[in-house]
Amino acid sequence: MVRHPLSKTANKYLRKFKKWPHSPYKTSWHHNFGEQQAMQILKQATIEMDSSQQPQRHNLQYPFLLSTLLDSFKGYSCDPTPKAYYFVIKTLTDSFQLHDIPPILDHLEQVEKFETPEFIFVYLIRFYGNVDRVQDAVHLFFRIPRFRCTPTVCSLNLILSLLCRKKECLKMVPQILLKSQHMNIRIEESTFQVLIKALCRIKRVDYAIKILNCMIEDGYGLDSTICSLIISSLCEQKDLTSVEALVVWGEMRKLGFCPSVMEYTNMIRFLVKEGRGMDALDILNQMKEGGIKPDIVCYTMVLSGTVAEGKYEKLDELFDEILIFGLIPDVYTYNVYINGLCKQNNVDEALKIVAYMDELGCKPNVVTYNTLLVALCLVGELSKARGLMKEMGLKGVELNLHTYRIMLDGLVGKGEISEACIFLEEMLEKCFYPRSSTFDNIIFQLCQKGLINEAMELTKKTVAKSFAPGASTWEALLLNSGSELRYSDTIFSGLLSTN
DNA sequence: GTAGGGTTAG
Repeated sequence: MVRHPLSKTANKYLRKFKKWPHSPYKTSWHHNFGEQQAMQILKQATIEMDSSQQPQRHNLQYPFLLSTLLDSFKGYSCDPTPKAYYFVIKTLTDSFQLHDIPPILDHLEQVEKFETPEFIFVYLIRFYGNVDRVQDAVHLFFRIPRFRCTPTVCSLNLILSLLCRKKECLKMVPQILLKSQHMNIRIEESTFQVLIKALCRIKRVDYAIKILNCMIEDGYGLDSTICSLIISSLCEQKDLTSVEALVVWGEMRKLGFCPSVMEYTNMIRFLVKEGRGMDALDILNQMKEGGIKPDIVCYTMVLSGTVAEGKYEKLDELFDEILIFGLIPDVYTYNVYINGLCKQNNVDEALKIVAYMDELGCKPNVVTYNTLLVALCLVGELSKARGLMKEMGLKGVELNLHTYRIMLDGLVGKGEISEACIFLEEMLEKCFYPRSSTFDNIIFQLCQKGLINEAMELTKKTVAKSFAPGASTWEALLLNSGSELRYSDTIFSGLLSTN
């Protein structure tokens, strides 16, 4: 930047070489006054333009606002200021007169001599990005030096975040990074942050991790916000496996990353979902070692992970630990523990826990009962299951679709076909449909017993409820219908009319 | 000081 050699207060936009010396009356005060007046005229012109007066083209070569700008400053013998250009550009973007922007930029580049402040480009690039004109944004970014402006990491970060917003623009990122080197822009930690954030947002955690590795290789410190972002994105996606996630986690930890409750929780949830209960347990232990007391939610997730992996000794150990640490198990925790007991065929113990829950003021819910019903039906304890269903009703626990399906499967599984049929009708009344395989099974069993008419009737009833039985039902009916094929004809037409 | 995250079922 060229400064007036004699005065620090000299206006930085003055041309260095003037043809004429300043008039003794033209002081800096006059100058500022002139600039202010010129701006006033420009602003006034904009207001008039807004109030639907057709812009008059003073000079056909230039857009109205540009010629107004030039004329008004000329009228006060001042050079146009960057502020004036910014004002014009902002006015044009606000009113979406995008076609007038290029000539203004051309003029700014070719005629003006001042060092254009970067914020003008930052503004325009952001605007182009917001109106989906990424290509214009990129061109302007590359063009910045031609405006006698040295772009900084601000412009770079901005253009990168715009490009990362869209998948199809991602491929331009390396080119921009390369070019920014030639433009002498020094990449900063913030640049990596921009890239990583953008990549996480578009769910490309794999790329985000690569960038993180580049950062580390370049000697940048590990930023906890970035790590946290990567971990949470990692846990939300499906492309990277839990093993890969654990590698990233391990590397971050090696580099000194101290996860917070949120990261631990995210990791535990992700690992449990991926069926890696023991790894989740490992994270829980890391949490404790890191001085963070896991809460009941973390424990509950890990408990369910141990049940899923069948590590029942760990289940008991952890449940004890919860109590030792003074945490209070809630219905979620008990449900997981009860499920664990049921999986070990220890339904009696599970039933005891349910009674115990009541004593502790923790009400069993529909999940608790469904878990128990599954276990009872599995071992054929249908009467106990029926009793439990009654208990649900008495305790005001509402039966849901799963409750009915579990019971129906229990009845069918035990060959209690006539009770199953009655139960199914009850279900249909409430618009609870059985699993298609269960229905097929019922029809198959009815047909096997020679109860073809009953099978037909049941099918008709279900079809009437807009429930479409599976192929096996039709097959069973057709194979067994013999001379009564006409019945199935009516069923078919019933099905067709309901669809 | 906060919330939210967690359970069953094929």
